[in-house]
Amino acid sequence: MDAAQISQVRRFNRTVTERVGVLHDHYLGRDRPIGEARLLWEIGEQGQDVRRLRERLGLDSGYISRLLRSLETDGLVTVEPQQHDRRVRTVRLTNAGRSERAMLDGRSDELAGSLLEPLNTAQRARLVAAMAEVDRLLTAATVTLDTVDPGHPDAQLCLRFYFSELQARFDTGFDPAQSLLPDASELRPPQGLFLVARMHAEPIGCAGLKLPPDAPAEIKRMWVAPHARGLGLGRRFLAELEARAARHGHDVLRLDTNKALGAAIGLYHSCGFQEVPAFNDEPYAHHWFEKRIAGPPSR
Amino acid sequence: MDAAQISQVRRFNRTVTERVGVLHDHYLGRDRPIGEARLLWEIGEQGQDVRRLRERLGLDSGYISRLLRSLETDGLVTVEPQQHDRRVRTVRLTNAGRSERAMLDGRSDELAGSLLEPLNTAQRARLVAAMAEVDRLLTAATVTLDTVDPGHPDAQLCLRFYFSELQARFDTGFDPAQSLLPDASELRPPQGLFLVARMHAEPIGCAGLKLPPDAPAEIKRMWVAPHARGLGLGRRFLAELEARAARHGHDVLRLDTNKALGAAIGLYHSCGFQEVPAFNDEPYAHHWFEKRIAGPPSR
DNA sequence: TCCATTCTCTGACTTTAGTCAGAGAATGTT
DNA sequence: AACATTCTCTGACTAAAGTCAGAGAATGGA
Repeated sequence: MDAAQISQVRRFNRTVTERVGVLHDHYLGRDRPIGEARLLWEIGEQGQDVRRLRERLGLDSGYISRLLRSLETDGLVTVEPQQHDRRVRTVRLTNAGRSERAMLDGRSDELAGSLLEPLNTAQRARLVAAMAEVDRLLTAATVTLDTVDPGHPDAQLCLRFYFSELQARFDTGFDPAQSLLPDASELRPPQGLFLVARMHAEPIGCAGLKLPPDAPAEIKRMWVAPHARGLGLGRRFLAELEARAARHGHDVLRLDTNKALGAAIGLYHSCGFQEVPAFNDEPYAHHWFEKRIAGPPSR
Repeated sequence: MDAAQISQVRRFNRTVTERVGVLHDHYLGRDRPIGEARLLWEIGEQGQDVRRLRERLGLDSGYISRLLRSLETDGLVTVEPQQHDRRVRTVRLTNAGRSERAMLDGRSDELAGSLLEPLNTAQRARLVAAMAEVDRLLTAATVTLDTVDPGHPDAQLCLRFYFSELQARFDTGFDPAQSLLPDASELRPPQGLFLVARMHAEPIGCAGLKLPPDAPAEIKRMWVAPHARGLGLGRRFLAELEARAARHGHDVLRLDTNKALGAAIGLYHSCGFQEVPAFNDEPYAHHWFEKRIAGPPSR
């Protein structure tokens, strides 16, 4: 990796942990330990199951329990068994807890303000823009692509969003019964595979790949959640699927798409796909693309 | 302050403390407490006085003393009285300490690498550029402008750099004896004032202001250290001097400059200075500027 | 020379942030 | 009904991080 890049990243880390990190603890930990403050924050307005809090904060169950006890004796939260499964307990903010959380919220604003405050208008605008960029890219870097069974709940969730988005965006609406939908078994080894993209363990996108023995590999059902767009995830899916197809001995990758999906069409072009004549009878397709890809590694 | 800006800054803070902060502690605190690791780092290759370490890290003297004792028994540092003042003690790394520090250095590189690693080439370049921008602007926000006596060591240091830079950049070189140099007393109340810009307590720039009773206020000896350029410091000096001049009842601010100082000339133009005929006989000046400024606050 | 100040250190604390091993209740599985 | 599993909690620890009050040595200034 480029040494100049590394050293710039290190300078950034240093500046930011000094300026932001220290202030963060100073502002947030003013009248209660930051552990408690973070927990109070993470509970949120609607309440949370203890189990989820533990996952999110990555803390020991004994430790969390003790923190909750302390918030409870301060009258900031109530802890009650969940209705459906009485082993799980749900934490909710009391009114006092809500106002304490609002105060933390205000502190966070203060902290943000204190970073901007010494700068002039032009500098503020540039700082905020650069922060947005750093934020986006660091977030993008935490996205994982995992191979899952198409029947997995996360896969099913993505597919439901995918279909409802097609329904909303196609001029004609979208009726799965009309479309050439691959059977789930076609996107499951050995006939294919299915990827789910996750950010902080939440599913945020999916893509399927058909790997027929005597025909080109084919991409199906690629979707990225609206709030995760602009992170280069589409491009990453394409690169990953291309590599997987090549590894399975395919040298052509293809896909079809609808004219309403302009951003996707642009993406295919910029990733080296060529438009070709229709290679199937998909009624919802207006464009068909193909790309020659490298064969499997030759050793 | 703009609410959208505040919330972007908050998102940034959150992402960065999660991604960078947590990794930072994880990488650095791998085999010794982060307090010790930070201290080891801060001692540096040349060693440091205990007093400075305390300032830099903002820790209690008892606590630092205990940390040093622990590093000392591990054979990583030696602590000895300073030559000139035997109350002060100086900490130096042993060879073992040096190699431990080098390992921390390697870890910092690893951490930086792990942030870039999941990204493609284009994304890396964008992330690094955005980080550089954030770094620069957050750093700029920590710069203070302090009024000092022109005889103060920090002022003198800046002036030496200033003169040697003029010597290097003017076609003709620069000989102070030829120039209309204000006497130090002219840049000291009540006849004037002298500002030093400091970053982390290090002087990084200066500017003088003459306030003659019956003539326009005049800016002299404005200089910014090369490594601190691009932080908007020149603009900040001008704004500050303008405010000070106005506060002392002046309504015109002027200055002269040499044609070799192109960036400065651009700055004067963009800050509302107008070029005017020569108002003095400064042999090194090619351009003279003037700006009408607001009088003192009228209440 | 005396006295105030500066600097570092030690001893005696506290708080925070955890870890680990089990207990006990509820639930799911056979 | 028996058994394994899941979930939260308590008790008993530990390590890190820090605070506070002075003691003692060195220095600077009157």
